[in-house]
Amino acid sequence: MPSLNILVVEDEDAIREMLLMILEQAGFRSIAAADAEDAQKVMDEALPDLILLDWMLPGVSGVEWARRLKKDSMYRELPIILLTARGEEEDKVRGLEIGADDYMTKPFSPKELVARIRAVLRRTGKINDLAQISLGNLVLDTEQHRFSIGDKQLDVSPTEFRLMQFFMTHPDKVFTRTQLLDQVWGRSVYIEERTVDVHIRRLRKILGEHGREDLVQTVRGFGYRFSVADSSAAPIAMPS
Amino acid sequence: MPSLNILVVEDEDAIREMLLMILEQAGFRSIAAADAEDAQKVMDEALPDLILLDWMLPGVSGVEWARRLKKDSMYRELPIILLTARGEEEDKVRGLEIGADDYMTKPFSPKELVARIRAVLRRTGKINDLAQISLGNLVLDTEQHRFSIGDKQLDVSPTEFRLMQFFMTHPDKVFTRTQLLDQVWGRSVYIEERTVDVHIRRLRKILGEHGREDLVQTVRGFGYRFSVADSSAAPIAMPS
DNA sequence: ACTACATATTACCCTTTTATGACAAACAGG
DNA sequence: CCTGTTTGTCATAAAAGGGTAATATGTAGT
Repeated sequence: MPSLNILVVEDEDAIREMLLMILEQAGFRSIAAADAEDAQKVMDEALPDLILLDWMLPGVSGVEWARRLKKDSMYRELPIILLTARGEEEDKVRGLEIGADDYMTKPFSPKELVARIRAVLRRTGKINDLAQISLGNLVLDTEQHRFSIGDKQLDVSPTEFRLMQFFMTHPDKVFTRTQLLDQVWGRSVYIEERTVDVHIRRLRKILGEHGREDLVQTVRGFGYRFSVADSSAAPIAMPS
Repeated sequence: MPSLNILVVEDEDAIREMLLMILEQAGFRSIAAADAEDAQKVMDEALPDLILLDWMLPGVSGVEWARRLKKDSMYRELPIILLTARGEEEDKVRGLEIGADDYMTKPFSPKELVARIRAVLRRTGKINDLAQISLGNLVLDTEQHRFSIGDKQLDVSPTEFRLMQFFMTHPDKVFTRTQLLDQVWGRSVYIEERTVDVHIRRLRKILGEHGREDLVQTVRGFGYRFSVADSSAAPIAMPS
């Protein structure tokens, strides 16, 4: 896997250095910028795969810059993780439609940061741990963005594709609606829990047209489970 | 297991400090707030996994705040343990539909507090001590949310599942109906003791369909016991 | 056997949870 | 700008679950 490039935009030197170190440790390449202007310059040279952006920046604030990027078709797709200090109205980060893909509250653990970065990259398709995931006769090709059952191609929307991708990489496990929203839609978006139901239904409908309505199961009171296993079969006992 | 975060809302400094100490000792992370307003602010920054809430607070009372939280879909799921002083109309705490998950009467032992917290966290699924519990040929998988005997999957309702989970983690021990209500339903809900009988019956019926009606045993005058061991065998004498 | 009490079982009804269909705003490409 | 998709939300329908009370059955002590 080619190393991914992360742009760090943070004015405080100490924190920026630390971030760079963490990223390097985790196997990412990284570039740094101290403010939005700087960052813009860097971006013109080489497009990063993800931006770690401080919420408060001298001059143009991080949020403002992020908003601009999201309006620019060139950069629309660039995932952004906002860094906020504790107490900096974090709710606004969630609430306002900034367009960030995730956010982190300082201070945070390196481990958590890296995990979130990976999650975002995965969600946005920059990381394909596996170009192709197959499960039973299901094949999901993340590179071609194609999903098929047996030899039949299914026509799924982007969201459905991501949902499917998440399910196929996490089979046989129950997820609450909130978990699914966090994992598939990303944190930092406010979406009704019930909306998950609707998407599940859409997915089921498509799967149902190919006789696999059974794949997505409702677990009443909890959420949903994806499983290719025969639902009448028992879970495999794990060696303790 | 990632450390869980507990929010302590208590106006008396001494008690608050003590609580924080106890929690730290027990391996939890914790944040403190002196009143509801404070607490709300803290919550906006970082969602705790559980709230320890004093019943009497200056300004907005603890109960009032709890009620509000339970109406907010964002916080609905947050488990709350109420702290009440002895004599503070404890029955009302139970009676009113506050939505708390448990309550404790001051003064209490640190040990009990921690136990309660663990119990609530377990009940609300924040703690997963064991993804899978097996006992004999019974397998209960909390991750998949599946329960099976041998290789047959059983279809159990949420409450039945929780009851089963409790039984399987506490086998060979008699519990009164009240104990079962406290542990499986949670304290602070008041439900007729006899209701337990009904649920026991429902469980037995399901188990019976798979030839294991013997698993749940009635102990006349006390309550119920769950045991995979042959009930005709003598108990093993324990060295004192 | 009779009484008093404990447990089992059933049926009912209300509440909560999930499924579904329709709609409108946002979006993507011409 | 249109035009067909995508996607989030809401209203409503459908289903499942769970608590209670009434009734039946069982047990122990006398």
